[in-house]
This record gives sequence, structure tokens and C-alpha cells, in this order.
Amino acid sequence: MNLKELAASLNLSPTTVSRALNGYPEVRAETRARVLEAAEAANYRPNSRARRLAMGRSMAIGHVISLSEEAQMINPIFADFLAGAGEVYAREGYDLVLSIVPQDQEAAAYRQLAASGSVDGLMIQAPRCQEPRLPLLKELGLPFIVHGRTDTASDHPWLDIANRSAFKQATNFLLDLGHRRIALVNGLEQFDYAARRRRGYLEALEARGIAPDPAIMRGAEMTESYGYASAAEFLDSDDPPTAFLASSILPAIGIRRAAGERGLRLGRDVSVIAHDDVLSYLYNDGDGPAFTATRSPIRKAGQRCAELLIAQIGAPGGAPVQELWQVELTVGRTTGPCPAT
Amino acid sequence: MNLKELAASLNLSPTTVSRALNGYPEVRAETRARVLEAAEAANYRPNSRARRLAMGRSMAIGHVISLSEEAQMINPIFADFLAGAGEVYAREGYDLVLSIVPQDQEAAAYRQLAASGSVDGLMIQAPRCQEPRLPLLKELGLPFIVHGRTDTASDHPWLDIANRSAFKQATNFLLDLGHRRIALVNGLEQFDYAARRRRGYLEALEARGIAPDPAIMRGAEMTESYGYASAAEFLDSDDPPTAFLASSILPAIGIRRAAGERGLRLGRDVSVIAHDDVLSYLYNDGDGPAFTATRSPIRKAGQRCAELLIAQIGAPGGAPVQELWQVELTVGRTTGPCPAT
DNA sequence: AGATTGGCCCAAAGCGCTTTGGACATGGGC
DNA sequence: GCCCATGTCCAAAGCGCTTTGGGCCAATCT
Repeated sequence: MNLKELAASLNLSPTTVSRALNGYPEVRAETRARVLEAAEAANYRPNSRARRLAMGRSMAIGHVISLSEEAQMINPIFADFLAGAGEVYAREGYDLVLSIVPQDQEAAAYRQLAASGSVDGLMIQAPRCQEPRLPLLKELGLPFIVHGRTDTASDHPWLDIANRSAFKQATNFLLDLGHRRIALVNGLEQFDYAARRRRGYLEALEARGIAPDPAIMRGAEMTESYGYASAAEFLDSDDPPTAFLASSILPAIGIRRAAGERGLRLGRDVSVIAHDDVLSYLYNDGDGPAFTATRSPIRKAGQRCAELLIAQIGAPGGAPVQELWQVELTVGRTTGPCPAT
Repeated sequence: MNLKELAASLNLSPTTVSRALNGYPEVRAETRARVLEAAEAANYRPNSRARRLAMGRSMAIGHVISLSEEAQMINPIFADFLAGAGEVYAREGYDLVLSIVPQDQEAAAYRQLAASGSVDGLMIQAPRCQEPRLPLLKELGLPFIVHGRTDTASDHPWLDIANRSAFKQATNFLLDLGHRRIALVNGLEQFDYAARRRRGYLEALEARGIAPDPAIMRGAEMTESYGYASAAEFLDSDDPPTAFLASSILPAIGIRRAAGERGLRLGRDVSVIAHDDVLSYLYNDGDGPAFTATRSPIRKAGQRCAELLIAQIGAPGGAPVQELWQVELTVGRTTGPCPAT
């Protein structure tokens, strides 16, 4: 059933039917009702291919996820972000077009989406400190928003959390508990968020005159086994840390495992603070693990980014929206005073 | 730059340029080369909206993920499946259209994708025992493939792993180690895979004349905290199990935490077998946790499903492909003989 | 009364491709 | 020398919508 047939069955022109369905005013109320009813009855849905062509818009947002040697995996954090954004897209009538490509085809994927007009906007995740996609995005001329920031001054829309201050705060919290040897189990520090967290950690140490020790600072893909391996190595060293700062709940779980194997209890023998993206399947609350955590729901970020992007597509021009979200430190059961030596 | 302009710049007709670009034979080799070169130089990419309309195909596959009360989360398993499928789509020139909707809009989402012609095929994940989407899918008439099976006899394409036999095998393995009280920490048993796993578990028990105890059998969304809570409760009961069967690594991690808190060591005091979907960020190998596991990479399943679906779209008709993958039990360090009482 | 407005509707022109149905040479076979 | 196959190209007709630019008539204004 297409528009022409529907129009014929109503003895109306396609023009009128189209207008009735799309809410234009120049159609009598009675006629509109008749059209809507017939469309409903026939289960008519305008052909999106034709619609997109005629309107010159795709009603779709592109997400590109690139898999590299280092990050072979689809980051679990992406998934929750996607869920948040996806909810908004569905509500607003946008499609979500997801491109999953090898990293060396990342630029090509963006070009393809833009040049072929498959999407009306792009969602950019996990920017690096020096983000090579930025010049590309300017060139493409599509609306976009970055979840996160970059080193360089930016005049594009972004949304980020206060990573530096969160980790500074977390480090200070541990310092206040008497910990002096604090390990950093960070994400890949080529990513801006990880670099900022490291900076916050270093600033806090420096403010107390503590020299950072590279031997207990690390950055890698945030998996459980990475957290485990790092903690195992640190704890077995001559000068083990008494506290850990982890960039995600996943490595924190690994740290807990390593500690457990060594008979160490979190919050008593070893303290751990994790950044908690509030991943839905790693619920960290209530009766749960209750990691002390810097917490910021990644899913909410996805929602908000989607809203901002859609707003920008709807009304281009204007100053780029830039939102910085503060992060709360919630105290759980994995931190405690530094044990006496 | 569109086709007409490109053609004009080459003193050719749009017809010829289109044919040259799309590899049709009726174009001189020299002309084709000229066209390709010019297209490359101009960074020309055919407008996908127009292309889709003209071809009557969308070159896109739809995935619908519905969030319900019980499953508010985007399942981490979906993410890896998506990654696998996405790789194949990218390689084959298909877009991945992801709809994330509240469960009560699930059917509407499928209808919308189909009736508006946004996609050429549908990927169905996580079928329930009595899957309400199946009649809907038949009605829609789009090619689709189900990752998993259903109770009812089916004449549609699917790909599944041997869940029942895997869990039967795992249960037998524990029984052979002398365990008699084995807890089941399953996924939501409205889903077919979980029901089958339960059946495998029950069959193995029955074969040894052991009556299953509902008090240590459970099914829910497979989170870490679910595994933790279940294990905590079971272990603190009057008649605690000596072994656990978990439907995913995530609850298994929770079980490990509960055991650890109680001073119990996995593989010695308590045995655990998990089903391992080989989620990339929960790597279970090498130096890692090495859960004894029934293992089947969900990502590979995603790849294969995508391949099968695309093949079906390319050549409709023919008998539906149905693939059943066997699952290997890999012995890790979380299982051991039942401790003497 | 004639002129003007506004409400309602329609015909037709795109949107930028692909594809059908030729057109026009050229060359080989008889 | 004629015919037909072959190679190469093009004009034009869609694909199914949206949107522009009227047309017509009843209601309102002067």
C-alpha cells in the first residue's frame, strides 16, 4: 500500500493525503480524520526510502565504533551509552545507524556516512587527546557532538564529565584516609578521559608533596583481567600499594579478585575507588559490592548527547552547546583507613 | 557533487556513469577508468537515499532491542553479538539499524521497520520459549534469522548453540567430581536458552537419581550482583551447595565474590562452572580467572548470523538454514572434587 | 455589486539514483 | 554488398514521497 493507492481509495490527491498525515494545516479536520483512519486501517506507513529522498534528510544518526589492535572489543561502556542515545532516537523518530569497522577504516566510514547522506548527524565517542577525527568532522560539515573533550580548544558541541576533578577528589579521599601509596589502574591514556583522570590523580599527590611512582601507574583497556593482573603484580611487589584507583568497575572487580586471592579484604586491608559508569549489569549499589566510586551514569550521558545532537540538527547554527557534568564521590565499603604497617 | 554533475563534467550521460560505477559490462574499459578516476577525484559517493529508492532496497539490517521492566539493561551479550554482526555488515556494504525501544513498543518497532522499508532483513535475538515475535515476523514477510530457538517447531532460519547438552555435560562433570548439591544460577527462564540449560541440568541430575531442589535453582537477569546475592543466600543456608552452575561469567563473578567473602576458595571449597560467551572484556583465559566453562563465542555467532541473513536476502527462497553449534567444556581452576563433609 | 480573502484541494515538478528500451556505429559472416 | 550480432552509449521512465504553485468556491470586505 503506497500513498497513491491510499489517496485513490479515498478519492483524494496524494498531496492532500500527505499533508493530512504530516499535520499540515491546509486540510479540513474531517478530511484529515478520514485519511488517518484509512491509513490506520490499511496499516499504511510512508516508504521511508522515498520520504528521505524527497525531504533531503535521513532521519538517522550515525555512530561509528572502530576496533583496533588494542581495543579489539566493543567497549561495554559504549553499549550503555548506545542504550541511552537509542531511547531518545526512538522517541524522536530517528534511526540509529551503527558502523562497526576496523580502526584503519574509521575515517572512510565517516566519509561514507556523510557523503552518501545516510545520516543527518554523527555521534562521536571516546575522543583521544589529539583527536584525528575532528578535522575530518569539520570537513564533512555534518552536525555532530562529542562525548568527551580533547586537548585542543574546541568550538564544537560536547558533553563530558569532570574527570580530572573526580579523580583528584577520589585521590584526596584516599590521602585523607592516610594512604600514601596509591596505585592508578587507568584506561588507555591516549583517550582524553583517561589522561584527565591521571592529571587529577597527579595533582592531588603533588599537592601533598607525594612523588608519583610510575611503577604503580598503568593504563590499558579496562577489562577485568587487566585489573586482576595489575593488582596481582602490584600487591606482590616489594612495596605494595595500600589503595587503588580504577577507571572502571570492571578492572576494580579484577583488583578485588587479586586481593581476595591474597587474603586481603577490600576496605580493610586494601582500599579501592572505582569510576562507576553505572553500567546496568554491573549494578554497584544496595546490597551489592558497593565500591566507593566516582559515579556518573553513562546512559544518561547517551540520552543527553542524543537530545543535544537532535536539537542541533533541527536548528543548526548558534553557539555550540558544551556541558560539563560534575561527578559525585559516593562512599561505599571498599575504602577505609590505611592499615598501620 | 551528484551523478548528473559528474556525468556532465565527463561529457557522458548519467546512465553510463552509473553503469561504469556499478560494474556493468556495457561500458568501454577506457571510459570506465575515466569515470572511476573522476569519481575518486571528486570524492563522489552516490546518494544513498536516492539509490535505495531506485533500487527498492535499503541495504540495511534491523536489530531491535527491547527494554522491559525485568531487563532494563542492554544486555552485555548483545553488545558482543552486535560487534560480530556489525563487522560482517560493514564488509558486505550493509548498514546496521538499531532500534532500542521499551518492550511494549517492540512489535510496533518491527512493524515500522518493515512497513517503511527501512531494512531488508531482521536479526532476532534472545527468543523466548513461546516467542510472540514469530507470527509477527511471518506476517511482515521480511527475511530474518533467529539467534536461538523456540519451543515450537520452526521452519525459519536460526543459529543456536547446544544449550541443553552443554549444561548436561557441565552438570555431569560436577557429579563426576562427587558434587551432589549443585546450584543453578540461570538466566531468565522465559528465554529459550535458559529453559534449555535448565533442562540439561535437570536431566543430568535425574539420570543419577538426584532430586532437584528448587531452593537452589534460580533464574534472573544475569548480572554480577544477581550472582552475588544468590550465592550469598545459598551459601548461608542450612544446606549449602558445593557447586554452582552459572549461565554467564557475570553472575559467576558475583558467586566468586560471595564465596570470597566467606573465606571459600573456588575450585577447592566451592566449584563453579559458568557459561562463557567469551565477552571480550571479560576474558576468561590465560592467567585469568579461568573459570571452568562451557564456552561459545557470542561474537562468532553474530558474524555467522549476519552472513546467513545476508545470503538469504541475496537469494530468497530455499530451505531455511538452521545451524546448531556444539559447545566445548573447558576445564579451568574453579572446579575440583567435592570436599568431604 | 464587485473585489478580496481564506479554506481546501489538486497537478505537477522535483529529490538523485537505477534500469528499460532503444540508437548508432563497427565488424564479421554469407 | 547486405544482414545481424556486438559493443558502446543515451533519453526517458520510473522509485514513492514532499512541496511548490496554483485553482476553485464560499465568505467577507468595500
